[in-house]
Amino acid sequence: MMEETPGLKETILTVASDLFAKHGFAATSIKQIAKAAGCTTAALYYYFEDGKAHILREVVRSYSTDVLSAVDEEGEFDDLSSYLEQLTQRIRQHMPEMRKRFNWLALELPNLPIEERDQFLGQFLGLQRVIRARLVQYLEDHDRANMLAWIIVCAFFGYGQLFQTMGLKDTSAPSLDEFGHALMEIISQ
Amino acid sequence: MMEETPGLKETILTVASDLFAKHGFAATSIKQIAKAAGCTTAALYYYFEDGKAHILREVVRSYSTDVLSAVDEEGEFDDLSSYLEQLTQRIRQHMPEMRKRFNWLALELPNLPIEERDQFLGQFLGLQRVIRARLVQYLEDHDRANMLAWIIVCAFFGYGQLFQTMGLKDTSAPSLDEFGHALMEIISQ
DNA sequence: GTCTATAGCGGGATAGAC
DNA sequence: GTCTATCCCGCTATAGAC
Repeated sequence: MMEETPGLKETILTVASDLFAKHGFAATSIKQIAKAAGCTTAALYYYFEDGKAHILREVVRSYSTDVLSAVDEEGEFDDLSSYLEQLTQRIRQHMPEMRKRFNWLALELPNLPIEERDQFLGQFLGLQRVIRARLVQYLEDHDRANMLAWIIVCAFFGYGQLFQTMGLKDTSAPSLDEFGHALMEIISQ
Repeated sequence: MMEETPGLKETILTVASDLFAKHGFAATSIKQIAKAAGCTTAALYYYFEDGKAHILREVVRSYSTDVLSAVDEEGEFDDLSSYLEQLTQRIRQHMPEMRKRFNWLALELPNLPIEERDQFLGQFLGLQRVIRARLVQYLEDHDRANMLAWIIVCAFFGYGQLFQTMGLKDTSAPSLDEFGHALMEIISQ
């Protein structure tokens, strides 16, 4: 009695999340969601009494945990460089999922209830804090560790938006690995 | 016969740009645009035969030039640091306008005709090239200059998205000035 | 050039059958 | 629990008056 086939409610949330990621919230209709979930719109209202806005809230709620915890790595590292190397790999690994979640939501954020809004934004804070806590171990300068952690978060986020979400292409563009490696190099100096 | 009061067509493009920036393209109706422009929807179709999609295209076209040229600074600099300092100031100065243009468009990019799409994305390439060209003067290592220029573009873009577009707040969060200063410091090492 | 009026469609939402 | 059937609304778009 652990992992049964997902019920209709879970299916609805999954396909809604996919559609929001692809077309944005406003451009996604509940009819589309129902069709993709293999049911009618009436069934949606059985599980989500408040309709489309209700689905939005629950999708955001489903974004609460896993991605963040995935970049937090247990264990000790020999030095700053080897931690940063691990970090780059972890971020690359989870980039597709992070991107899928964060892009379309940026536009919807103002329309979100405060609770969901804060919970979502809190994930970025959490990510920065995890990185910062590690950096402090090696730098022993709290302010500097804090700033470097923000630079890492912003740079990777910007990279994902530009090159992956927006599909920017150029012969001079670095791969995510190259980008991460270069960033970590100038930081560990 | 130079700067007359803007005609209805220009007014429409201006208010449409504002509304897209505020609510996104899909969530903005042509009725809203008409109301904000002080005319009826029928008047829109006089200037934009293809309707809403047509307005989108022309708004994107209107984004072609000025922001980019603004961060390109004439003149020579004594060293890398003083150029980077200037650059930070310029970017800070034009951040609001850049943000207003780039945020909502990220979601609409897939729906854009190829020509407008490429023109828009080309602005990021142009920005990176301007910065790269300056860096080369001081670093004399083309690959390194290229990578650093991408890091600068991505970091600032990510900062703008997180702290300004999405409204992330935190006591540990740096101001744009502090962020830019720290970034330039680790780069000029 | 800009309006009024309206057609036609797709959206969100609900009542009631099963 | 899920469906059929339907309501009402706002949206895009157009025809025709001025």
